[in-house]
Amino acid sequence: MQSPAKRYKWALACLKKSKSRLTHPRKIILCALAVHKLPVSLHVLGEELSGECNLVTIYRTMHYLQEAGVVRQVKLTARCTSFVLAAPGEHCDYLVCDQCGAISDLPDAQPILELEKQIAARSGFRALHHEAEFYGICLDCQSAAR
Amino acid sequence: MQSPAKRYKWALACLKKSKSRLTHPRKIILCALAVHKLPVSLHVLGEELSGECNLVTIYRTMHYLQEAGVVRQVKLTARCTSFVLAAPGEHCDYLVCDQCGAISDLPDAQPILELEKQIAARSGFRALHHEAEFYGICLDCQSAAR
DNA sequence: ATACTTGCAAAAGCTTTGCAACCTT
DNA sequence: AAGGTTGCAAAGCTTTTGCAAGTAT
Repeated sequence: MQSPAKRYKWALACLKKSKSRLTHPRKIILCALAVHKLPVSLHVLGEELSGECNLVTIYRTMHYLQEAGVVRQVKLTARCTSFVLAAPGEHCDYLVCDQCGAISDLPDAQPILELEKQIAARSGFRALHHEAEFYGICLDCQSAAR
Repeated sequence: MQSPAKRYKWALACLKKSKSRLTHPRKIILCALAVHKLPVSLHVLGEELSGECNLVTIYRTMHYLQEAGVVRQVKLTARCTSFVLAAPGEHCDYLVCDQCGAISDLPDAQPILELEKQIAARSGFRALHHEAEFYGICLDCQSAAR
């Protein structure tokens, strides 16, 4: 599940399963999400799709897609919510620069998945999922500071 | 670092070091935070301290305390920001019920700390810190659903 | 034809800012 | 006395809601 095309296809199939209508706004939103492998904020998404689709529609659609399990919400900063496609086998943990806000994904966060299993077993919680962000000052910002 | 009294003492000492004035609002805010071991939302804090201190002051003070390293921001839900005292040796990872919102802390999230070290080494990021939340349906909500 | 979706306008929340008055040092 | 702090009012953002018009099935 790597190329934007495959991701888009997966999202569309997901949407069809949930008996929802395939409207233009939904298609272009899924398309935009398929292109971005890292979380996109609603603000940025709104700008990218401006003219094509109303911001209100984006908000409503994101809620809907989240319920349907097509996207995952990511809370990178306090001021804005971001979303990523919840395509199977993709990373869910991120490394964020405190200074410039650059996001990168974490290649190997396997330990967190194992921890998740342990927590599920111990706590009795069902439908366990998680969100983990690591923050710091990236190399670029470090050299810029000198 | 367990009892509210010790936590409060630590926070006060921390504040003195940062050359800031010890005003009434600051003291009662630190006191409230010392009592809550788990993250408190600004909304709840505002209600608890209503009459004692203005909401605007709480917002400003929290920013200030965060800069000073006295508190840590926690993004449990998209709509509201919460804060906890950043007292040394305390947990930073939480287990949250998707349904009722109950928060509990995670007794053993050691693997995440180790992962953090690895990430620091590999990425070259400085001042690494993290935030991890695990979500699911708690036992109470599971039985309530039946 | 039906009922789900959208867009617009407006409302509702949460957070920040300006400024005069106040209080700690 | 000096300058950091606070409270009030108001502004700024982000997110949600109501409702009529539009559209996929």
